[in-house]
Amino acid sequence: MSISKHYQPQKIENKIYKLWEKSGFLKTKISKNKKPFCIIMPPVNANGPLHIGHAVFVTLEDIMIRYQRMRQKNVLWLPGVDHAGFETQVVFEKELEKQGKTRFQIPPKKLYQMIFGFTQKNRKIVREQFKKLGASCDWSREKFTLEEGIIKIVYKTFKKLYKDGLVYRGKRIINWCPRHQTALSDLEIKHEIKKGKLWHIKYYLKSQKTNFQKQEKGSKNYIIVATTRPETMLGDTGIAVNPKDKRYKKFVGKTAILPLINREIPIVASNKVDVNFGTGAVKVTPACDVIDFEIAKEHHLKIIEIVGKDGKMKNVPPSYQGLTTLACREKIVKELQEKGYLEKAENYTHQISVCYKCKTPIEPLISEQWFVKIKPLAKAAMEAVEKGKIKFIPEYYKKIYFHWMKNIKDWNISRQIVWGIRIPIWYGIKNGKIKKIIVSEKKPKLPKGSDYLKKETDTFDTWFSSGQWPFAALGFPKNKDYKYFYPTSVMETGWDILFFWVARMIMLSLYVTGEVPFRYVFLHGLVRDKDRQKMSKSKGNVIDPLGVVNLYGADALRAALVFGTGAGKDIIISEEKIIGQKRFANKIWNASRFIFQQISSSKLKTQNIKLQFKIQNLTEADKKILNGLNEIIGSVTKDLDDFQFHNALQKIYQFFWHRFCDLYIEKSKKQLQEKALQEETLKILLYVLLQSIKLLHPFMPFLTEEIYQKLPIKNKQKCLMVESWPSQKPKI
RNA sequence: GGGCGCGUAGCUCAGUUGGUUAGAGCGCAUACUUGACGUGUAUGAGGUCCCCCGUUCAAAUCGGGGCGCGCCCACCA
Repeated sequence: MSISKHYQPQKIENKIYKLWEKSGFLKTKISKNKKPFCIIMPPVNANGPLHIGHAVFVTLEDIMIRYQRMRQKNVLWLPGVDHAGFETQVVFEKELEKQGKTRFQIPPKKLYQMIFGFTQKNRKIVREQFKKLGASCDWSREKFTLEEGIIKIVYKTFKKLYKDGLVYRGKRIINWCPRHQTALSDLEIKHEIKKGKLWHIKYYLKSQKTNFQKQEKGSKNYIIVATTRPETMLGDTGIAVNPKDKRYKKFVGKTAILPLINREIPIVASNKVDVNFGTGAVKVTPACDVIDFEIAKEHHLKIIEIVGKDGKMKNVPPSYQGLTTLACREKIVKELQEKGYLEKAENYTHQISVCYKCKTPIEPLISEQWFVKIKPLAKAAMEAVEKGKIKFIPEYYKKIYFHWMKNIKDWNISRQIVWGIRIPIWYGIKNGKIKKIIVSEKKPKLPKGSDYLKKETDTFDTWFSSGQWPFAALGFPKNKDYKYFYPTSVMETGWDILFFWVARMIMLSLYVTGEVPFRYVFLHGLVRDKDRQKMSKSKGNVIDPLGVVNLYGADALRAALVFGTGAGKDIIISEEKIIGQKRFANKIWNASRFIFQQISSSKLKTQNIKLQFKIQNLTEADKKILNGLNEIIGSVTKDLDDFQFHNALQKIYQFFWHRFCDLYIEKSKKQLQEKALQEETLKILLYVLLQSIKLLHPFMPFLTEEIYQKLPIKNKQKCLMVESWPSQKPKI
């Protein structure tokens, strides 16, 4: 048995993965005698190559899966691929841009097919990359969010929501990205601090000048409003002040004249107005602002849509028509100034909403969209967590979850993009107006009283379908997998999608199945470099997981990602840290090599060593290492049960390197010289090695499997992967 | 404006119900080492556990206050 002096993962890892595939152990067979343990893999966005974040979740989930598999549970780790609607379309649009095209030039059907091809190509690549990381998932069960079966389930859910009155079509102010030309949910917008101006504009009163001045001596015949977006004044249909504001009491009920275009607008009172901000008087532009929209509803003000979906002015006098909002702003400010309407312009720093993808300022627009009435779903989702049916790791995320759930608002689930699941709606149209709404996947019969049917072209927010992933992927409601594995055991994902995904899964799964989707939510942090910087292509500090695997091996990468990183904390990774773990792998390799060499040069030379030894024959050193081993078997097992992966790995590292190698192996060199002790010592070396690689297997599966395959012991399983987890024995 | 988290060795972090001389990895210093491994071994330096007050026989750990840092949510025009 000659093995190389240094551990060379490149020579081993691919071979070992093939061994696992061939063994058939990756395929889950339901067995009623075992307890189920199931993780649904967060479906990967099929829109680009693997990044370090994927390596994190593959590592953590594979640790849990391998551990539970060795605990002899019936494990299922179900991989999936997400069409990732908007995200993927954005990536694809960038590709198109490179070719000098935009998506608006391509017919929707064609575009859909092009993106479909794009994702399927990526999907294959991702699968091979996950294998390189050692993911021991069941590839035969891999699911895609645009599969027929999945779409069917999503449609069923939508239908149920519609029937229960929990989904509705509404005309509302929504977040509109003028660049991507789609609505976005509240979660898909970010806030940016921007330096701007607060313009103070005089709105003169219409009221009979003379009379008014007689009544209120010395008072002005205009009201000053403050705004950061003067161009929206073209859509003003009112002015609002706080009813408690003494300064303006006399103005309420009067009429003002909109500067430049001389529209008459009423002055109304609303407690939505903050007395202390600006001048305390607000211009009301219902079509461009959420509060204004609400004030308009309260007071039945007119709504004039002045910004189009392309971000340009519409329904305005010809001189402004078609200008971008910014160009229009300049023009308006100039004219106000020239005509003396502009009181002043203050420098003002404020937050604006931007598209989370392209950072284009969001245009709040009035639009017809589909919303989920979310409060009832949120209520049930909070109760489930309150009752402990779902536990968060780390626990404090529970508080964040509750805080968000309590303040949740209706969820806009319609997107004006082609890449996604079409909302299964048909409209019966009469005289150009919607007469009837029919929920149906296929074209229904023309309803009575309608002239023709119109198909809804909007697609679902991608999170609407991925929010149903746990039960959809398992084949709700009839599939055996669903019946056996649902509710699943653990949902492991990044905290950054707690609201986007985890919360929605809990709400939708409870609503559809009546059960929680998973028992535990394990949240990992963001990967950062050694200077705590976020990894990004533009910063040039990205660590390419596959490059690392090629250089140092998947085991080293996996161990480095776990070492010193608690749940929920950001993961700091550097090449040095990975090299450190590569050294550990080498240490394990060489310890094994030493033991194998000792065996082949001893009289014990066989492939079938029985690992039994008599306690009375043991030396103090033997007992010490065996007791030490026992101790860490206990504590590592507990750590793994408690999701303390970093602690578990650190303990094994410490034990193997410093107690086993530095102390016991050194001692064994002397013991091996003594004939009476030789056989027992060899057995103990082998035994501790075997138990150690079992403990290490979830973390470093390739290396440990390779050593296991070489172990000259009796009663071996086909793979270490399915060996039984060590149990703690009484102290000797 | 509301909420969450963090502050322990030069760096990155453990420290699970309060309990000896506070730990790990990397880094650093010195020495050793041609038989598993220099990707190694041994020894060592390095800490007011952010500060103050309190609870306690006992506080890095629990409570209150302060300072500093990071993050999330939110319709101040």
